[in-house]
Amino acid sequence: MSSKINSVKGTREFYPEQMFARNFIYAKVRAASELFGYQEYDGPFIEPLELYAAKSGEELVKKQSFTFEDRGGDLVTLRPELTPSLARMIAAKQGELNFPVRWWSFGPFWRYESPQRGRSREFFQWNIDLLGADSPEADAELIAVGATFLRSVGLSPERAQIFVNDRRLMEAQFDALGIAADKRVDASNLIDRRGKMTIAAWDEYALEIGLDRKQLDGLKAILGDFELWRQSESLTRLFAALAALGVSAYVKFDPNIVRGLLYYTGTVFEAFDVSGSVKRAIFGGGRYDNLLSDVGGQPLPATGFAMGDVVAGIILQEAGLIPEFQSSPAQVLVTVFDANLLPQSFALAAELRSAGLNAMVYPEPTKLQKQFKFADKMKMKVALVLGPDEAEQGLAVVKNLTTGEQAQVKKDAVFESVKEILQA
RNA sequence: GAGCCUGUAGCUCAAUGGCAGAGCGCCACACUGUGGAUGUGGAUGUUGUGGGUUCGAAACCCAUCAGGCUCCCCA
Repeated sequence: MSSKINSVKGTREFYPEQMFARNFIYAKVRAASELFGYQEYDGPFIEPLELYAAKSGEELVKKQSFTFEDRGGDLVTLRPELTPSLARMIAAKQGELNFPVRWWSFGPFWRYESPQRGRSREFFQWNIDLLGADSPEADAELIAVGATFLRSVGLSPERAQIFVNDRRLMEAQFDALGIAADKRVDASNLIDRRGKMTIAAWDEYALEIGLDRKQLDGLKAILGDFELWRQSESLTRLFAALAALGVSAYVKFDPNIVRGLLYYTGTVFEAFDVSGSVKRAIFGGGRYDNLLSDVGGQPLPATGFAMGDVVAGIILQEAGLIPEFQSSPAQVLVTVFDANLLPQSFALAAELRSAGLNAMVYPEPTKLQKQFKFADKMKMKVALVLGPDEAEQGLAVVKNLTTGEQAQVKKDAVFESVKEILQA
């Protein structure tokens, strides 16, 4: 008896049905990206730890990444995100790239977190970025790509919304309230947690981090002011561009969106499922104009977002938006009558394949009943039977499994006959 | 990293200290050249794992693993 070895905690196994769902998301991601002219790229799956330590809190990197020592004694980590790799790749070819650069990627990432609904330790993420443009219209384009994805998978604006804010606008508001520079990070955290705390607890927390009563009241007024964007020229242009791009229905200004990341410098946005059971962001991103120079490149404005496949997958599943899984790539089963006729069935299958048809042949002689049952469970459309009678006359039985009709046809007409059924 | 909940047949779940069950699925037969529907029969099993308490544990206790919810975090 061998002992059972579990998969690593937080990893996922993609059985064909889950693989189909993953590839469905991948295909939609590709379509939305390419519709706007973005090119696919990828970086290494393992990176030196320093790549992340440079711009993230070291504590965080050590705690939430899969880091290990390689045989040469260097600390390497399974990539927890793509942006630092992107920044390095861009910086390395900054002189020869044709800006603005529009790149997208869909690949695996790892974070050492406690797994729960919508969050695993191994996940796939769509990253899409536009580098070399600092206009609000560039931000609008990224938001439009996100909205296009939502629309393409069938998530309506009633179901999914993208909430937008601008850090510069919030900074201006903090200035007006006289919130000191060293309290800005705490204030951002405060805003981020607003939905998670009771009103009283939130007030208390606000006073705790050093806001006075007047600043708290002022902050509340700002967070309740959904017309605040009109004070921002950049957001005004952004919303005008979104209207021109035809995605206004998906986008709303929300002063409560700040995002945890330190590196955002302007526009920030997050998409949520507003009617389902998952409260996590579908995707999120924003403008990060300082990142390139932070990693040693020439200053370069950039904007982008990322979407994990776990939350998106749950939402699509819940909304019934993942197409029906086709259990077999082949819609045709060539049955095997008996051991003597097996070579003829194999040969028939081979002929159909060389004609370009996906065809499966039963791998051993067994009762036809069993073979038909197999074809039925695999949801196949056509079964072929080559028995002694047919073999003698150079025929094959073509059976339409949907209607139950069947006919004997000449072997060289099988392909056409099958095709007819599949196209019906 | 912290707290709470859950783990029983392939799946969904019963059984609350006293013979481990149901539905669905599976297999066989009715049907020796044909799937779905129906009927009849059959097998579902280390009750996550390891220990303990008890005459007796799926149930109670401890540990551990996995999943979920919440906090933390979300580069």
